[in-house]
Amino acid sequence: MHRFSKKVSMTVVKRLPKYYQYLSDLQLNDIEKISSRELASLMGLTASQIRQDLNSFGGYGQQGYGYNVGELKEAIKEILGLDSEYNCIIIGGGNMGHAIANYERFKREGVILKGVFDVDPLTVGTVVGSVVVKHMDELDEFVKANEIDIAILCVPREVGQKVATQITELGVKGILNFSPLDLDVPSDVVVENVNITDSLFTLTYLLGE
Amino acid sequence: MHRFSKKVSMTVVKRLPKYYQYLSDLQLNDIEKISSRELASLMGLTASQIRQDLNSFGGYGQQGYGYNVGELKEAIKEILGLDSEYNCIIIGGGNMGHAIANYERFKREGVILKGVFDVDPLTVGTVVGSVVVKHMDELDEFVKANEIDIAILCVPREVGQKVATQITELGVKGILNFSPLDLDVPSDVVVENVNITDSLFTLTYLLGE
DNA sequence: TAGATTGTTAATCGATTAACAATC
DNA sequence: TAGATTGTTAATCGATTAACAATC
Repeated sequence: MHRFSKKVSMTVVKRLPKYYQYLSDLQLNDIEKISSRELASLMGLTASQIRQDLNSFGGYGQQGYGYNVGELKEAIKEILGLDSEYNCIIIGGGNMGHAIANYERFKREGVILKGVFDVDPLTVGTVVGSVVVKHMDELDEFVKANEIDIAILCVPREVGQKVATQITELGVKGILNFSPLDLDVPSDVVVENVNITDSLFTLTYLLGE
Repeated sequence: MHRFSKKVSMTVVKRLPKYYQYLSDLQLNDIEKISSRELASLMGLTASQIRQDLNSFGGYGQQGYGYNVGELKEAIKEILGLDSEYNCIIIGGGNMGHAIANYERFKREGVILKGVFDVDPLTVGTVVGSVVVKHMDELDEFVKANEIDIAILCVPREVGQKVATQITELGVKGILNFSPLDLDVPSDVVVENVNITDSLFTLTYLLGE
């Protein structure tokens, strides 16, 4: 749980994963320190923006020196909540669910795949990622028994809302939504949308500019 | 090619696919007209925002009446460039590439899958979506012969930049990028990123708020 | 110490909201 | 016509940029 002096805007929050990525890469390349100017040029931001962003969370830099890459990376990791572990399930064991289940990065950052669910009898029983796909009939019992924090929704648009309602009623508080629709959920549930159709249409727009 | 009086900001552009989605749904439900107030409540925006957004492109509404759903939908479809067809290829025939290849919506909106490419001998020759997967060795010749507008990148992070460079040199002007890295491309090439890792980390952040 | 770079305040820019005359 | 709702201008809010004193 965070407790920051200033209220952090969604604009800043959306940049945090990028900071984490760039700092992790710098660390892998044995870069020990970086200035806001250098990081800005790398990330395509301005130095001011970076100093403003980081100062919403506290003073991680040192005047005349810059930022220590390792320390700043760890700080942002914690801000992102990646010092905790999360139990997650994937709903929909088709190609999209399958793709996500194989993302090694998720597990490495503490997002643990506990189960995959599908309605298709041909998919149920197959292995996806590290788990055997279960039937949706077993979902309620499984979520109650396993303290699931995050559900990754990879189901068709037609059933997206129904499934979202089902899992929020079971107490799941976070949804990563790949189904191309906006979900209606209680206010204590957070949804992050990955809308591939929207992204494609933004691209076709930009192609015509 | 657009020619609008006002310069349209990226903020507005990112909302256009949402307008298109909601208006398409309304049309399917035989709703003929809608006011900015009603649409705002549906989409979670304000009526002012909607009127400002739509007026960057021209006056589609009618005082005292509202907007004609079908007409507005068609107008936005055209603004998004979805009145044209686009030839596209998918690079990377793994689960992610496979998932995208099966998106019916893409074809329905005029984005035609012409080929899928992979380096894995076990994947080459299999059928993905509507096409047989080709080896990456055939990419150069294929792109030159088929006027490819859009490449959908579903390759591992490690080879993302290399492939992006290769396809932009072949003249591809649009990239839908699922590889979790920021691509460096010439300024006449447009890239739309779908960064699933970033979305997951935004979610874990929000879970801790 | 001198040089560098942060943290932070002030200025600018852009996006959202409010208000209302125009008009269907 | 009277009521409704747009298109558009003005006011407000928030985010980015600029500037510089603090300080390592």
